[in-house]
Amino acid sequence: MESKVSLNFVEEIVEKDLESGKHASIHTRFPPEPNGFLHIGHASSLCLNFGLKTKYNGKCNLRFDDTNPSTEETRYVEAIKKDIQWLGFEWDNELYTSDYFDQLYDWAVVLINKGLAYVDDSTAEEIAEQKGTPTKAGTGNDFRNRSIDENLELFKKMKDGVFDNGAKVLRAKIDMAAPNMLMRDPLIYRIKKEKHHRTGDKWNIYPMYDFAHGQSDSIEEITHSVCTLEFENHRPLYNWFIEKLDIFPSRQIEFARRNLSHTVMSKRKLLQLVNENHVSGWDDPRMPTISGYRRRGYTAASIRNFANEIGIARRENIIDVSRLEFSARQDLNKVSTRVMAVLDPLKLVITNYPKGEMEWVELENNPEDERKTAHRMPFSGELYIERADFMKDPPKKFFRLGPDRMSRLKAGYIIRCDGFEEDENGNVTQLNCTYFPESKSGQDNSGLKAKGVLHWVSIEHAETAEVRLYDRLFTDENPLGHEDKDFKEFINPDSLKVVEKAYIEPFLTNAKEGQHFQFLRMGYFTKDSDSTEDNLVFNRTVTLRDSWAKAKGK
RNA sequence: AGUCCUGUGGUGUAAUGGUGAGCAUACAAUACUUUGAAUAUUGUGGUUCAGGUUCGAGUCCUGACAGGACUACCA
Repeated sequence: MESKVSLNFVEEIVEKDLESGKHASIHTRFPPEPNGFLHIGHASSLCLNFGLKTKYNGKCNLRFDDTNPSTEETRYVEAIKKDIQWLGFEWDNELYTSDYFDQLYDWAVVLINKGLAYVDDSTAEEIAEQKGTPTKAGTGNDFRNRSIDENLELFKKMKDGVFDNGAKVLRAKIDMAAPNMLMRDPLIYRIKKEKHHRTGDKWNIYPMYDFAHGQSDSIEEITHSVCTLEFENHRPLYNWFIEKLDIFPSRQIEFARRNLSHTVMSKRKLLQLVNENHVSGWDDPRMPTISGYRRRGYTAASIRNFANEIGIARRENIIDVSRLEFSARQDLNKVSTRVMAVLDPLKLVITNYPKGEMEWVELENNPEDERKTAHRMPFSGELYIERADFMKDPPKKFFRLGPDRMSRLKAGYIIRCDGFEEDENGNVTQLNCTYFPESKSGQDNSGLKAKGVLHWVSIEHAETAEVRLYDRLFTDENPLGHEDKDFKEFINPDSLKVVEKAYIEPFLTNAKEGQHFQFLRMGYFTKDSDSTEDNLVFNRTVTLRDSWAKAKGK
């Protein structure tokens, strides 16, 4: 027997429905509107819907909710499909709400025939006015009492393009005094003479979300229709249509959308960042989009793990972005090839190393990997090390180089710093060191000990690359949480730092896009798509944990 | 103000009236370490409040308080 693991509240509902025999099997769906790219919040929905499919041996459709031709584009459809596949999910059917436009039209006619829908000639303003407020009941108008025949005729004319945009709408006839404002005769069809990305010019009218989503669920016999909390108030309407139309009773279940700290998640806001060039595009490595994270170097597994770890519930939340970074490190640690690169170089000369000589040393590819493979890197008497790895006057707790201090060059030798040179401004320009030949990595019988271990590259053999270092896009944990301030005021001016000329070991010139590297002691990196033949570009996915930096900051 | 929803360590999430409120992360410390990484061990820290029901309440009831959704021809 498997041990009882706790279920999330959706799984509980599913298990109950399966046990009671309400459903023999389950069917979920992932229903994005193709008006933008998928973001990390969608990953939770994806993991939930496809996770249910897998766990309970059911099915999950991909359905594009394309009922608003003004905002939807085929390029978004393609981007969304690519992201879902990259994350590792397989849908059973690729469907479109627009496939159901004929059926939806017929159902609207059914409602009219039942006296449950009417054509309203009022303007948008009049309708809003008559709708009342949350605390004040709405009032009806005379159009509410149109005859069935007249409604039928007018609705057909709406479809046939007789009327202009905004001239008329079709509304469900429910209750203008309902406490739930969505039940105050909601609009179900509007005239929109626009070209649709799939149906072209066929339609002059398009169904509203409420008259399309639930019905699409029914058509596909979706058993559990999971959506976010903002649709909670729509559920009575969702159920009203099912009842009046007497169609397959899909059940809507809401959960709280996952919010990440230091970013924004709504597609509208993300589109704004793209359009106003605050970022380079939907796949800018600073964006919380799936494509942004992919380009930045996150693995699909790390995103899935993150989504599964944070779980789902019905309460509001802001998940600290460090949680996502943890997931990234956890997976990257297992799959990244270790290499050396110096981002802020300081020249180091080994005075007792044979002039003009070099040798190859071995650097293990990944200490976590049982196979224990390695690659070779060139070592010589003139190296670059990281500027931060030397201090003229180091504190006791500093493990790295300083006058008369020893450190190990990773995969190489232990060295001692004998002295340094500086310019007239006191900037250190060169370190002069001696090395201990018998201390070579793997065959060390020097008896020497060095606490610090430094990464390095051989100056003569190093190649160069551009390195992009990313920080959070917003300085505020919750950029949307300030009533008096626009979220863009919190954009982090230092979210991208470019190192034009970093020195990399030659092995890295063979890097391929999609490969993951750990630049030893510097973090995880991946090759960016901006790379060209003679200009390699690397993105830093995430830094390593750095307890020294933390201790130093105190 | 009306209807609906939600309050569990800093954060996220479990506990389905019954053990000392669990897990993860974050934070702190120690060990180990040829990455100040990883790993291992340990520690700090929580049920919004007030009543009520019950042998027993994080869980059920009532009220308060706090937060959120709803007044788009968007989804």
